[in-house]
Amino acid sequence: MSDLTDLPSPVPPSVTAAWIGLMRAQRIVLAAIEADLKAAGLPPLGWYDVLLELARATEGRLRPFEIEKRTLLTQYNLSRLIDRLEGKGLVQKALSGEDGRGRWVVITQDGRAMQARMWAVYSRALSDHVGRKLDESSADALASLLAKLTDGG
Amino acid sequence: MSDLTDLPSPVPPSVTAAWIGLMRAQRIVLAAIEADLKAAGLPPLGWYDVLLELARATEGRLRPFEIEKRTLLTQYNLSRLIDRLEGKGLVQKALSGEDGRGRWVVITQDGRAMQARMWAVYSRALSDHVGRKLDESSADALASLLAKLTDGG
DNA sequence: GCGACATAGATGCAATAGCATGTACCTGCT
DNA sequence: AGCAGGTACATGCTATTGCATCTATGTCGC
Repeated sequence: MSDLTDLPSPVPPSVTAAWIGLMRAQRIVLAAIEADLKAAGLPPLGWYDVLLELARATEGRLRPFEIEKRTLLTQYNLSRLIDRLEGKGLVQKALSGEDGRGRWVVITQDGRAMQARMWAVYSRALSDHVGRKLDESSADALASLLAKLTDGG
Repeated sequence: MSDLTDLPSPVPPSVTAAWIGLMRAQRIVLAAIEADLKAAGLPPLGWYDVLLELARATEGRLRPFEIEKRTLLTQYNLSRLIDRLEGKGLVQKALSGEDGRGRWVVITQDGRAMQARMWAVYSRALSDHVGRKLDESSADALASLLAKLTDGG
C-alpha cells in the first residue's frame, strides 16, 4: 500500500517554506502586538482597524459594507463588532437617507480618542516587533513580495 | 487640542506597508486554502497541522506539549482539538508510562489516511494560491525575509 | 518524606466566529 | 403597478476561542 505522504510533493520547497513562514510570522507578530495592546488595557486590533477607517473617512462615517471591503472582516462579524463599538460609545449608528437599507457608522469623539490611544501603543509595538527586525529596504522588499500574493489572478 | 493621529508616526511607511501586507496576504491566502479544503469536504488546516506532526513523529505519537510547540496552538485549544480528532477516530489518547501527568496522542490509520487526503487538496491549493504567484527565487526571498521577523530578539 | 513550587493537561464559563437565514429595501423588467 | 431577483444588514444557533482555574503528577530543597 502506497502512502501519499511519501510521494514527492508537486509543491517546491521554497513555496512551502514561504507559506509556513507567512503563517508563523503573522501569528507570532500579531500575538505580540495583541499582547501589547492588552497589557495597555486596550481593545483588540480589529477595533483599531474599524476606528481608523472611520477616522480617515470624510465626516468620520462609512457604510458597513465599505468598512467590510477595507478591513476584510466578514459581514456578520463586522455587524457585531459595530454593536460592540457602539456599546462602548466609540461609534454611533445612523439611518442612511439615500439608501433605506443602509446605516451610517459614525465615529464619536471617544472613538477618535480611542483610535489615537491605540495607535500610540500599536505604533510602538510595530516598531518593536517589525521595525526592529527589518531595515527599510528589507521591509520594502517584503511588502512587495507579499503584494504579489494578493494581487489579482 | 492636538490629535495624535496627525503627529508624524515613528513607524516608517515601509514597515507599516510590510505589516499590513503580512496581515492581508496571510488572511487572503489562508481563506482561499481553507475554502478549498471545505469545498473538498475536508476539515480545517489546524487538523492537518496536528496530523502531519503525528505522522512524521516516530511511532506516530507525540505528547500534547510537543505538538503545542510545533504548531503554535495554545494549550487549551490543542487539548480540545485533540478531543475532536479523537472523536473522529483520527487519533487515540494513551497514558504515558514515564510521566504520570502526560498523555500520548497516537495517530490512527484513519488519521494517516486523512492527512494524505488533506495533503492532496492542500498541496494543490498551495500551488494555486502561492506557487502560481511567486517564482522560486521570490519564494525563497520571501521565506528568508519572514524568517527575520520570527528569529530571536 | 514533606512542603513549596513547576509542569502537563483538562474544563467551566464567557466572548467571539461561522453559518444559515431573516427582514427590509432597492433595481429592473414587464 | 407588480413581481423577480439582488443588495444591505441583522440575528438565532452552533462551534470554536480565550481565560481562569482545577487536578494530578513531577522536582527540588531540606
